[in-house]
Amino acid sequence: MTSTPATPTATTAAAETVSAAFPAAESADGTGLHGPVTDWFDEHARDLPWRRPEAGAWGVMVSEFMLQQTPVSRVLPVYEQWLARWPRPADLAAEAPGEAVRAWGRLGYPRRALRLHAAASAIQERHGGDVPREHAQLLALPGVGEYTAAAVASFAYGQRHAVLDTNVRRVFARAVAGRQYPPNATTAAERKLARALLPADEDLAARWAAATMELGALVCTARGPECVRCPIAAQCAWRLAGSPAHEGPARRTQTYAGTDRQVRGKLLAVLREAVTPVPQTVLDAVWHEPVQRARALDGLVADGLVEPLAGGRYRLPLT
DNA sequence: AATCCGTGGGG
DNA sequence: TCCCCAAGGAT
Repeated sequence: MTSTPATPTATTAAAETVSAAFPAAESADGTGLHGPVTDWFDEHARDLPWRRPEAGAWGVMVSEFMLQQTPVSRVLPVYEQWLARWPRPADLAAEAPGEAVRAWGRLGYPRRALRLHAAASAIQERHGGDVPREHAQLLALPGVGEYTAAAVASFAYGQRHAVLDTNVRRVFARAVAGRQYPPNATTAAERKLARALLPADEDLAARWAAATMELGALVCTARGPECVRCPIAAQCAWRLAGSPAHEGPARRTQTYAGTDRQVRGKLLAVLREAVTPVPQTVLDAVWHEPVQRARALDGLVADGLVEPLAGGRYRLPLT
């Protein structure tokens, strides 16, 4: 399973793809990117709790769920509380799902809390309480998609996987494709490129994955990239092309005010704070428009985030 | 493939 | 102020 630098097929495929996208690449790793990026990472990586050895695979998995669309700064305190309360998957699986939703706090997208609880239960039932090591088994868990499966396998278990998140996609778009931003949806070409750029050595591949993510998060940011601090600025295709502005249609701006999501958020905020079941009349006060309010509440119930009780009362789910 | 799903901080 | 967007996943 482990590739070596001498493996002909992998190396050849990588070289072809890379040379097609980046003709000037001639150094040992095919691109000249590995050394500068991993060296930069060694010096500048943040000391995040889920990167410490004691975090374990469960800590890595919890962090990955929380970091799906939520910034590090907001995840940090909730992560610490979560791991202190539920240090193993079995601990979370033994709780009511509503407690996971409550502990999720204001991280947003609370369905992630429900899925993390469901993942903990699945880990308990299918894997004896240990976070599985295999990508396919990780991918089968609730709330674990292509990215999270690769991230856990790579960061927790040191395996060789292409970890393609929004940061890595942006770094590759700029450094290799010469564009300011990656495509809206992840393309086959991006996956192919990510695989081609992945170092053959397993340990180096895992460090490369973390390093490219960190570079995108700290230096090669979406808005104001700090190219003066970038270890690969001299090789960056986008920069060499004169940093051309993004072509094509503007990214779809996600509206929030007045949407069902906002109403769901207001309803759930009330239920999170409540110790006892909440009467319908209290929920009615959070939004003026009755049709949308009812639709939002129905949606929360359908998602399993809210449990309806007799007498028009509601609470976070016990089962 | 396009939409839906929260929340808050920074420019 | 308003707008962008932040370690995605499911349908």
